[in-house]
Amino acid sequence: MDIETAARCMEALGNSKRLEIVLLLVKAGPEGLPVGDIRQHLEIPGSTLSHHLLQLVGAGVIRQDREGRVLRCHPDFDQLNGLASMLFAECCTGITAEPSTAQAS
Amino acid sequence: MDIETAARCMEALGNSKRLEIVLLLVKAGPEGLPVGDIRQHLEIPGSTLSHHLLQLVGAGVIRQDREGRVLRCHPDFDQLNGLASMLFAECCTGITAEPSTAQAS
DNA sequence: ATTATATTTCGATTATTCTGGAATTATCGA
DNA sequence: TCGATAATTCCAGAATAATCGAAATATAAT
Repeated sequence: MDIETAARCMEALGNSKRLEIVLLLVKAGPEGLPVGDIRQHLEIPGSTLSHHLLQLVGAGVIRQDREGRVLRCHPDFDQLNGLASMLFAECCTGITAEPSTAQAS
Repeated sequence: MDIETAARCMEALGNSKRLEIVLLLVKAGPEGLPVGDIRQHLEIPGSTLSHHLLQLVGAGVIRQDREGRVLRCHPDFDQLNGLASMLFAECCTGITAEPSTAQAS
């Protein structure tokens, strides 16, 4: 994952409403939840929710499948995993002169 | 870590310049790097860099120690770890339907 | 004390995001 | 077809963020 993409994902997660949405979906598992259920949990206007969902989809953090009238939202676990592991991918690999006791992951 | 804090961290990482800074510091390890070195790597004006660093410090993603004229920046590994693991902390624990007294509209 | 270096703060400008009401589209059931 | 439900798009104002030159601060070296 390149930096631009990762930053876009982080930006998508960088709003407490949107983070709540994603955590809710992660909690729900691969089946995800319909937009309406998310709305009930968060208690925000539909237009605001749509706006946030659009950003999450655009960043690739969640996906959506239509099921009739209902739009079901799932987390994209691969993307989230990629994001999390990117933070430490090149951890402590260099640019330092001193012997470093590294710790991470 | 509460949602507000986590969102603030994500927001801090949600800008490609700032993400670059953090990845650079993670790469450098616990010793971190002076502001001047970061500046050389990123090639952005000092005032812009300061602005970004302030946000990273404010979010708790990095820390700074003054060493004479030089201000050394380190990643906060605990915070980053906490952030990464939060994403999956309650993964797939369920929430298919909340016992809603009101019937789903 | 003077000068150079490292970094920040100030201030102003431009750009982007957040928010939610109203109107709209799409789907379903009778 | 009609009416209800699910969700989006459109719009616009308010709020916030990004950018960077210039001036300021703090420390060090001479």
